[in-house]
Amino acid sequence: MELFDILSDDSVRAAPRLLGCRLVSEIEGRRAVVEIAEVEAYREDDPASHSFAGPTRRNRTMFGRGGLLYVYRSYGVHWCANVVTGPEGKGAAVLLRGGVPIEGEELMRARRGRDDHLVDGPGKLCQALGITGEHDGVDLLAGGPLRLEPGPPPRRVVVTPRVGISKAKEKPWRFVAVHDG
DNA sequence: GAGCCGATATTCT
DNA sequence: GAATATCGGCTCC
Repeated sequence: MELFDILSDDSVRAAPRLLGCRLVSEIEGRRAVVEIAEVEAYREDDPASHSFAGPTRRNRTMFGRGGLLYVYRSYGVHWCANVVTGPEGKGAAVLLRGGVPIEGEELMRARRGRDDHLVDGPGKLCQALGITGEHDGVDLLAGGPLRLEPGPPPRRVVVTPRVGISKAKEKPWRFVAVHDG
């Protein structure tokens, strides 16, 4: 199935299919690639979602069409990146929580200012790839400096409740790739 | 490794 | 004012 079709679907169905895909960053002309390994789905009918109360200046990208990148500031400190899903007008997206460095690991180390824990968290992933608020709304399928590309699907996926939220805690909408038996 | 805590922009009350 | 889709540094095991 094409990425376009996956991203046109509901975020809960799209989220696990993004595991294994590559997020390619050529921001500032320097290349870094991460294989997506941990995601969470958010939907418009979901009290934990930024889109739950309708569009605002911050979340308006979530209401765009599937394939856009929604970037927001978390706790006033970090950037977090989501892949928007579904049709235009539906406030749904998949939060990119973590991955595995594939290319440009040295660049990620430099951006992170440390040698470990390069992309094992949503804020860390953005910092390692150079993603900031200025990339909110970019099209990941348009061949620009931020792209989503197909990758090998994980052998196994673990499903758990989402982390760091206080509403709708019970929804099993976190998906983690496992590279083990 | 687990647990506490400060930083701090945006939204909502 | 309060809460928040987090992180890193610190303490104490």
